[in-house]
Formats: sequence, C-alpha cells, structure tokens
Amino acid sequence: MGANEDGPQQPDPRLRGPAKRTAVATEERPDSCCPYYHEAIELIGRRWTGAIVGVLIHRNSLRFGEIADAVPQLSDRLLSERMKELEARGVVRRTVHPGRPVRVEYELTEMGSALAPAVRELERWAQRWLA
Amino acid sequence: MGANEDGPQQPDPRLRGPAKRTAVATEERPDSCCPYYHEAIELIGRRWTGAIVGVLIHRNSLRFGEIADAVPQLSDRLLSERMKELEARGVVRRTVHPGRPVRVEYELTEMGSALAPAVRELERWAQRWLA
DNA sequence: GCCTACACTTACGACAAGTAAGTAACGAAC
DNA sequence: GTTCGTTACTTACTTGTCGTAAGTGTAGGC
Repeated sequence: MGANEDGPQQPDPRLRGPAKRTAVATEERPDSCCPYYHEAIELIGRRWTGAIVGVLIHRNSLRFGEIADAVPQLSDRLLSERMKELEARGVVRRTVHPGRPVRVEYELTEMGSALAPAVRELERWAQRWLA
Repeated sequence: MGANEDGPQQPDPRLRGPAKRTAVATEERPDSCCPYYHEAIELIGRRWTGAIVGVLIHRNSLRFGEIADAVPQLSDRLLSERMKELEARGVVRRTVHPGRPVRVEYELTEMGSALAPAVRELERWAQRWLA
C-alpha cells in the first residue's frame, strides 16, 4: 500500500472539464496541524490492526492462536499479514520458541505499548456512545 | 520455488481436514474486555474516516471542499461516501445552506466531539513515535 | 500409520477503494 | 447568450484489499 511517488509526472492543471480536485499528485501536507496523525491512522487504522493492538495491550504476551481466539472474526490469513506489518513497523516483537509444534509469542514494543492511552480513550468513547 | 510440478490439483476424494479455526460461525465475543471497542474500530477505523474526524475536531465546521483540501489524498467520491456514513451513524451533522452554488456544512455532533480525547492521544503518539 | 496442534501459505472470488469524468444550478464574464 | 467557474456531489470503470477455505511442514501421541 505504499503509494509510490511519481516524480516526473506533471498533471496538466488546465485540462478541459469541470474543476478537478481529486488526489493531487504533489506531496501536500495531509493536515496542517499534525501530519503524523495521518500516518498513525494509516498504520493502526487498517482493518483489524486496532483490534489486535487492543488485545495485546490488555494481555501482555500472546501466541498466534490466542490472538485469533480473542478476535474470532479475524482470519488466519489477515492475522498473519497484520502481524508481519506491525513487526516491520516496530509496534510488536515476535519471538519464536522452538518446540514440537513451534510456538510464537507476540508482544508490544515500547512503541506499541505507548498506544495504550489512545486505545483506552477509544474504549471509553465506545463504552459511552456505542453501549 | 520449484517444488510444484502437479499443476492443477485435483480435489482428492479423502480430504483430511486440518484444524480449521477461521471465522467460526457461532456467535463469539469479539473481545473479552470491551466488545464496543471493536465496533468503534469498525466505525472510525475505516479508510479516511479517522482523518476526517481529526480535521473536524480541530476546525469546528467545514464545507465539503474544505475537508477535501485538508485531506488532499482523499477523493471526492470517498469523501462523499464517508460523510454519508458518518452522518448516518450520528457522528457528524450536515447542514445545507441554499445559495447559488449550494453550500453544505459539516460539523461534529456531541458523539463526534467526544472522540477528541482519543484523537488527541493518537496525535500525541504519532508525534512521539512517527516524527 | 494416522491423527492432531500450531503457525502459517496459497488460491481465488467478492467487495472496498482509487481514478477520471460528468451533472445541476446559478452568477459573472465575454 | 454562450461559455466559464464554483460547489457538492454521481457515475463508470480499474485496481487493490479482504474473506473464506483449503494446503503445508513438523513432531508428539495413540
């Protein structure tokens, strides 16, 4: 999903037709106040990612199957994909325990644990307005 | 790579079922601690929704084009779709000002404004860990 | 020998998102 | 009096992500 920058491509601003505003290619600030907020949304706002982080915040260290059990609607395929992403982004740490059926443990890094206040606020909001 | 030589695999008459866990149909709890958190994630975790809410939190009332300008990568099509969803969910209020080019204003409802603490915490996290 | 548990992969159809262009209403400009 | 520009959307089509189901590899237990 990494949007590749197309540098030399210059869209003609004076094309015929109605005013087009859609998806300007030039790298604009997503938001005047906090450009990183956008990045955060793209990271943990992805499908199931917020749920996974939420589960890991409440229970320190979990195995693959335990996360799958905690979020039953989430399939193995996406869980595996999301965990790889979160690991690559530095949000979770993956530890492999070599054994008979191999055991893999996932836990939040410092970066991931720092999401706790945001998750807590969202939980509070959900409890109040969706209950 | 080259461990595959059979091409199209015929459905074997005696398929053994490996332990399947994916998406159990029985109505399970999504999460033991806070089932509404999931719902919240599904609501504001949708693509661009968090960004839109974030913009509306910082500037009280905005017109369609102003939101589009604030989130330049978001297309008109999705903006329109997301605003309809948010209105239907009671997060934003839509006001039409009849004029020559009709003006539409969007503002957060009480429910929407209550997301401010969560947004603020996420912004803080983003500033600290993504900057 | 066969089954089971675990942590994934692979395949593919369905659906959501991205991109481009069009519409309606009206005022101002030419 | 036709064209241009603005605003807030639709519509049409392509691309990408997600959901569902099944397969993989290894080792312990029956």
